[in-house]
Amino acid sequence: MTDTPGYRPLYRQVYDIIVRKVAQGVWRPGTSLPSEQSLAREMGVSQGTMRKVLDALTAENLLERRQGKGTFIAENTQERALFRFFRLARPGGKRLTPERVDETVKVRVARAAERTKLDLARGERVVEIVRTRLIEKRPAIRELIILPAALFPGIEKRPSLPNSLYSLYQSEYGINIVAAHEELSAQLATAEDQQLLEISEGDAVLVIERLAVSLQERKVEWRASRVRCSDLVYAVTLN
Amino acid sequence: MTDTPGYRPLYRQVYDIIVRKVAQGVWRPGTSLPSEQSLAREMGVSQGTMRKVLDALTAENLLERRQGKGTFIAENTQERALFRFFRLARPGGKRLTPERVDETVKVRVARAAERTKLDLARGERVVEIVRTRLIEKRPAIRELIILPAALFPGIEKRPSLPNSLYSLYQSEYGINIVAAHEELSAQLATAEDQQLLEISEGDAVLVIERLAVSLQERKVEWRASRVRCSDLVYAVTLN
DNA sequence: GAGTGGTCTAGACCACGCA
DNA sequence: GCGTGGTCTAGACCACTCT
Repeated sequence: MTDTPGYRPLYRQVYDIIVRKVAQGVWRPGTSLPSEQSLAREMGVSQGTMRKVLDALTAENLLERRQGKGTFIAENTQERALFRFFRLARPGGKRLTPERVDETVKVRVARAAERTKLDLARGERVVEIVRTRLIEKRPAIRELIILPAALFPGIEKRPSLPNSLYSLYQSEYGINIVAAHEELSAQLATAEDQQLLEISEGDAVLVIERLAVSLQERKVEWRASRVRCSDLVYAVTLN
Repeated sequence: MTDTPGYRPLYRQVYDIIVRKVAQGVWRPGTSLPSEQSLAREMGVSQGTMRKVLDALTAENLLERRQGKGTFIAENTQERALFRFFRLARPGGKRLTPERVDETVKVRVARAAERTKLDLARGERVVEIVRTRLIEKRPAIRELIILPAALFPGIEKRPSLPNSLYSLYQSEYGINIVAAHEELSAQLATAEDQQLLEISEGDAVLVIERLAVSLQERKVEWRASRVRCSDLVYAVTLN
């Protein structure tokens, strides 16, 4: 029951068509779209309306437009994807990038909590990824990542995973992450935190739980990160 | 040296004029603007261009448009301002609202760190506000707030402060907060935290440092909040 | 110079709120 | 029924990129 509008503006319909084409992989990331003019003709709308659509999609990071060149499906390059969702920085603002150090990947049946988070049915399988990440050569983040196995066939057989998983999701599995809901809290470091993040007893860690949502509005990844925050902060700007 | 564009689109010029009028208080929050048509005539641009400007300002939360009624300068009502920048929630998503319980306000000379954060000169004075806030009747947040005294004359003499300070800044001092940069980290609760937030030794607290920026792009408020996070999280959505 | 997106215009008609 | 914002159109010209 999605709030029957009773009236659906043209530009909304065209918008949905384009989103669907990208979601279904008809248009691949990095490739260019036809020009504003030809798209407009093709879909039977005016150039002004088509422009409104393309501008909206650009604002939502799904497209990129470059004057004189064309309109392109946004690509989650390593750097881009990292900076888009990775919020850790030095106090004062300097952005940082993590390096992956080791990981274990396995497939197993989803637990109750995971089924709830990811809208899975009883008995469905998930991929579990556990990894530690370094920032400037020091252990900084312990991550537990849960994915619905059905969406990522064979991912556990890959020899290694890239630092930014979201570019992998996009290029290999056709899944575009467009939003992430994060919940942060503070906890006392556990014994395991102390060992793996090389911190002391009595230190606190920042715990970040993330639910990532795809273009098709499906809950695609659940992630819990435990962060050493001796000289790291989570930086965000609210508008 | 702001990146001389050498070319300044019409809509950008009009945009700046309107921002300036709001910033200078020519148009007051809550009041309505002239219609699109008359504004366009007044400024000598087409209605389409004026619409582009008004839509952009609406997207930035400076204006509100209501079909059939008109265009209004956005007002930081108590609720609005709270939900815009207050990110604490129950795990799982339920938004919460805090209540103020007590506060002390004094004016003093700025310390070095404060001068840096707020771009103040040596010897300038600041307002220091210390308060505790409750969530569902339990102490949840300890806040230290620093303001440049020059921007908030007489604020220390007010009998009490509202729960949402930003609506006060706007209505009484003509200062519109449009963005907040936040940096989060986790710390072990201090003895004072334990007492005032009613938590135990060895608990961790979430520390949120915020720098709030006004429409005139001036750094207007620096705030450090210490949050009991036994059943609270900081919730944010990244796009 | 040809092709792309970016800006700007002028005007028509639709949906909404209110008196 | 009038005035407001919301949608849609058709067309002109400007700025950027590449060849």
